[in-house]
Amino acid sequence: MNDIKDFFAASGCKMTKQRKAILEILMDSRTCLSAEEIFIKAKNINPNICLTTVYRTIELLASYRMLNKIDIGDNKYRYEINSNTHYHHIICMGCKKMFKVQGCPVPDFESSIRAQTKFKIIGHRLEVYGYCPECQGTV
Amino acid sequence: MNDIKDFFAASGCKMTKQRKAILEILMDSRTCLSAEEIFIKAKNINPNICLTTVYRTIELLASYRMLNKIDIGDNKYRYEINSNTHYHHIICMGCKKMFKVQGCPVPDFESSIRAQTKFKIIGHRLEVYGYCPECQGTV
DNA sequence: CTCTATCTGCAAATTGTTTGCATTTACATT
DNA sequence: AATGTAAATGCAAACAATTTGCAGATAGAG
Repeated sequence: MNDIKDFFAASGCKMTKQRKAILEILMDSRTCLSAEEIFIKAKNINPNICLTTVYRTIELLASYRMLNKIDIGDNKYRYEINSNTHYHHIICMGCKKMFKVQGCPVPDFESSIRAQTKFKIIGHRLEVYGYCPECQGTV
Repeated sequence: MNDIKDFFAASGCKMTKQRKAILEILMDSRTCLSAEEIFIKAKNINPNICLTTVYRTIELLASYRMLNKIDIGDNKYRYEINSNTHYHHIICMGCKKMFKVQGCPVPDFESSIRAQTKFKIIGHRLEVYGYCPECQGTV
């Protein structure tokens, strides 16, 4: 909660009711949320918030690297707080549930990329797909 | 070219002018293409093709695992032929150009994922972000 | 308390993608 | 080669996610 106040103070952006609500929702959520889902939750806190504000706040938070934007291939993005612990998601192709997995193999790969491309590497995105234990029988 | 005929024969789908054009375009393209870009190229071959057909053909080809669907975070997908060689992309955050990089660190990671989640792993998506040599100075 | 830049809500515009339906076409069969 | 039919196409319209323009509201510095 003080995190939230601190973030806005540090960023120089105004801490409005709407922004506070959205950031709270994202911080409290164990799963990642679509803009629509954030909007619905935010309405419980502040009934006349609008979707536009959700999108604008997402963009704001993302510009401060507070959020990760996640794509699972269904034409809409989902968002989650960019915690400092690094992890990736595994997504069930049956029921579409996502789970975090700890660890990351990418750093070991980066020197190879640098050698191949001379890029300055900033980050990466990795998602793994498969079937969760419950869906393995049914598909 | 015979690849194309063979693919349609094997799949049992009809080989129409439109589908042939789209598959040719994807096979000849060194970069991945959005639906719109495929559509524009396809018009040069068959002027009265429509976007709907492009989308439907993309979906068809993807269902036969002929295509990879790529998301670079700008609200639209891009597609490329799923060659049997496995690689990933590095994307320049400056000029948005993409390059292939050979190799993949994910298989080494899979046993850890299996241990954590009991998932049956089918595939993965990995993109690396950074700045290309030309953009490193300018940003 | 006041002032002003910043932020919000609303409605409408955009953009990417999908769907319904009448017409056309590929191609198996004669 | 001609025919019949399921499958594919084009068009227009529907959808869904996201973005934009603008007038009014608000946070927070002074």
